[in-house]
Amino acid sequence: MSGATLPTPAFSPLYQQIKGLILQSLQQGEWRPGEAIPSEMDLAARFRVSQGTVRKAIDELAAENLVVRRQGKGTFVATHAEQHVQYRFLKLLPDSGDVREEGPAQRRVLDCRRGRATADVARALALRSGDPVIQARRILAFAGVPTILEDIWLPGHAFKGLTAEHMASYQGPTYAMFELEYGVRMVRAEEKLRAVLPDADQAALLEVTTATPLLSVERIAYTYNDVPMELRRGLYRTDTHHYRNELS
Amino acid sequence: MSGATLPTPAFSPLYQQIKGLILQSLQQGEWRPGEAIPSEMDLAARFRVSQGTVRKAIDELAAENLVVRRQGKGTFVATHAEQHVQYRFLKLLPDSGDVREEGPAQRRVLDCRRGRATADVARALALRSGDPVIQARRILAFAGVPTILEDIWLPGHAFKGLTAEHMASYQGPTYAMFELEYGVRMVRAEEKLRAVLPDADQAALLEVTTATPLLSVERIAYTYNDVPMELRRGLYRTDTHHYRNELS
DNA sequence: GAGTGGTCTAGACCACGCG
DNA sequence: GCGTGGTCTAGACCACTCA
Repeated sequence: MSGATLPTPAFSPLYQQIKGLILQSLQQGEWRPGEAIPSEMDLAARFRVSQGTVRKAIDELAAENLVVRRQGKGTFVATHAEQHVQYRFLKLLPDSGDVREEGPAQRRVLDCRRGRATADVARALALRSGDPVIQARRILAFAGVPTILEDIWLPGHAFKGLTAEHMASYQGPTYAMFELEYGVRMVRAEEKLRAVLPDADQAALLEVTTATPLLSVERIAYTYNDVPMELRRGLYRTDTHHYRNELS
Repeated sequence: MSGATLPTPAFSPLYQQIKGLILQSLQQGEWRPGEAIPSEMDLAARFRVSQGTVRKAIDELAAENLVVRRQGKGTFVATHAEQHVQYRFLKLLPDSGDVREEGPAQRRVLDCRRGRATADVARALALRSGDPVIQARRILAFAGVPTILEDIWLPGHAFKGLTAEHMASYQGPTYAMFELEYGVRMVRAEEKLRAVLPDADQAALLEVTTATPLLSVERIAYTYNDVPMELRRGLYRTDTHHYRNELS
C-alpha cells in the first residue's frame, strides 16, 4: 500500500488476522476445551467481517485440529478427552488392526519426581540447564503384556504439584488430564523414531531380553505458539504391534 | 434426487462432484504431471458452475497433494519429479537435520526380476497368489554409508519391461520414473514400522552386524482410487539417521 | 421452527508472474 | 497490462440437531 521499499510488506489476509484473534481467545481460555465457541455469525459481528471470512479462519483451525465443527450444533474447542479417537498422538496399533480387541491400556506409574533439566532435556523443552522439571516413568500394557515404556519430562513451572498419584488415578489420556488440571493443551507434536536395543532395566520392565529390538520414539509435544511443553521418550515393543503412518 | 428409500440418500455437494470429474481427468491423463490444468474460470465454464465451486474442489485436491497451486501462474498436476521436496515419501533424515550436508543418495540396484506373487505380496497389492510381479532390491547410501536396503514389489501388468538398468539409470526419485515411463502416479502411501534385527544377508549389505537393530518400514503406495501399486519393504539404519514424523 | 454449520452464487478487488 | 490464483462480501438456500 504505502509503496515502502521493505523486502517483506508483511501482507496478511483478513481471515488470517481473524484466525489469530480466535487463536488468542483459545489460548487465553475464553472457551474451555469441549465447549462450543460462538457461532460464525456471532464471530462475524464481533470482528466486523463477513461470515465467509470467519468461516475461512475456522476452516484452518479445524484443519489443524484446534477446533471441531459439528453441523447443526456448532464449533467446539478440541480436547484430548472424550474425543472419538482416544490417544490422538499414539500411532501404535495391534497387528490385528482392531483396537477394540485388546481393550484399553493398563497403566502403571513407576516414578514421578521433581528434578533439574539436563542439557538435552533443557534443549528439547526450551529451558535452561538446571531449570526445574518433573520426570515420570510409566508402563502401558495391552491385554496384560507390557508394551510401552515411557519417560516423560515436563517443565516444572507449568505442572506444579504433579504427583505419581495424579498420573495413576486419572482415567483416560494423560493429555486430557493436562488440560483439566493444568490448563495445558497439547496441540501438535514431533516424533523421531529409531530402532534400538534396551538396557537391562528397560528390558526387564518390558519383559523382553536385551537382544530384542525396540522402537524408540522421542516425542516433543507443543502447546499454542509452538511452545514445547513435554518431552517423552518411549520404547515400543513391535512384536505384536506396529507404528502406523500415512503419507500423502 | 430420485427420492429413493435408501438408508443413505448419498447426498453429494456439487463441489465434490466437480472434484470427482477433475480427478477423473487427472487419472485419464488429460493433463500430464507437471503441466497446468485449466484455469478456475475455464473449469467453471466447462462444468457450468461458479468459480467458487471449482475453487473448493481444487482446494481439496491441493490439500491431498494431487495438484499444486501457484499464484499468478496456475494450478499444476503434482509430480514426484522436480518437486521442491525430493523423495516426498521418504521420512528418514540425517540426525544433523541438514539434508544438503549429505547430498543426494547413491543408489545401487542389486536385483530386478520377474516373478510370481506370494500370498502376502498378493494381499498387499490386491492381486491373486501367483500373479506376475516384478521384484527389485536396491541399496541407498548417504555419504558413502549404506543406509537403506529396499525390496520392492510391483504388479507385473502395470510395469511390463522394467529392468535393473531402467531403475539404475534414471536420475531422481523412482516414483518420478514410474510417472514418466509407465504413467503410474503414486498418490499416497501407508507405512507400518517395526524394530527388527537383520538376517545375515541384510546385515552384510548394510555393513552392520546381525545384532544391530534396524527400522523396518513396510510401505504400500497407492495410485488413484486407492489402488495399491507398490509394496516396499525397507530396512533403515538409524545410527546416523532417524525417521521423522509430525503429529497434529 | 429456530439456530447451526455447509453449499452455492455473483461480483469486486488484490497480489503475483510474466511478457 | 493481462491472466492467474487469492481474498472478501452479501445473500440465498440446504442439511442437520434439538427442543
